[in-house]
Amino acid sequence: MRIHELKVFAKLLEQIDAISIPPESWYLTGPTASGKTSLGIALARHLNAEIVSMDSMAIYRLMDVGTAKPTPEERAEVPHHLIDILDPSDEYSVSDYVQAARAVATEIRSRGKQVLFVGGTPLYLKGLLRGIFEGPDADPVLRAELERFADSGGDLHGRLNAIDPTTATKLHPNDRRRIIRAIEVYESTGKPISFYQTQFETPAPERKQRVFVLDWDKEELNRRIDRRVERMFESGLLEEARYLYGRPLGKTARQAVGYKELFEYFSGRGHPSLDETIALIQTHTRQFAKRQRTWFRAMAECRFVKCSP
RNA sequence: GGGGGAUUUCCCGAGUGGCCAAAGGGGGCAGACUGUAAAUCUGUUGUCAACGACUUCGGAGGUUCGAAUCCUCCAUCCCCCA
Repeated sequence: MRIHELKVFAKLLEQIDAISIPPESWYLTGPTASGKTSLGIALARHLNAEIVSMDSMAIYRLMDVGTAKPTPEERAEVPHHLIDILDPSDEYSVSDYVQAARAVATEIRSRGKQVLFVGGTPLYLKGLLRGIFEGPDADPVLRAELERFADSGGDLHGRLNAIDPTTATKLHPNDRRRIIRAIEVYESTGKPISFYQTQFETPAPERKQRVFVLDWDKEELNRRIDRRVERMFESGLLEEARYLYGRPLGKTARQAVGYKELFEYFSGRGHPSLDETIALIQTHTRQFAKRQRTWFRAMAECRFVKCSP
């Protein structure tokens, strides 16, 4: 471990030692490039835990460099779960993830080990902590129809308002995706989505969780992000993305930062240079980190652990 | 040496006499988010004692009731002819 990692690790241990009854699950999260992976391994060893990845992209095979996936060596040190279980062409959802993660967690505990979730997908984190509503799967036919309706100038928001005014009030008229999902749930169950979506209102109790968020100063994190993107290129991101380019990709995998910009670059549209593409990836990564922070700030379960170089 | 074009708010870029603190996009900042989530959506982005005032459109002058928009000179850049 590097010096700054040791410092953070010491802070984590301090907090952990103060806990008399261990929680059901441990969580280590933080924005991209905050150092979750290596710290997670150290933490898992200390806790006698196995790691369950909480990362919407590392779950895909063939996407290694761009997702900063733990290396085979790291995975040999501590068992990792929910990495490399999908093909990039597979579709997936939060609810699929939460189900899978709970199953693995139960299995790990049954072997007498602790469970440590490590990853930076905030929606997955929240789903794990507070639960996901039981609802219908995506209905591609209905969605396509609603998309067409909206494209041709139809008032989707008004349509939702007629069947589920509560949700319509909460959603911005431009928030097409969520409006469509709300209509979809209503169409298939006859009840408004607001009837089902109540899980997120209550934070998970302390005995169930302990969530550590690696918290870097923004400027410092941005520097780490920039460096990390450069290193990804040194480690073969370009080649990895080229291999994936043109292969069937699901809608989740195709939008991963680092890949989508390179796909655009390969396609020749807009004729960006490679350097411009790299800079764009850095910018998009920083923006992603910003959104992650917004989630963490809003989740009461999060305990921030200050990090500094 | 001669001719033409450019210079706009953090960036790109619209604007050619009042409706302009100045479209649009990018970036920044903030927020939302439960079946695509590394996605998607929203608000905001000159200053201030702020329903009003002040400063801004390369610089300096000028014309006009009024200028980013017109004129003069200067600076820088680009293109064409030599």
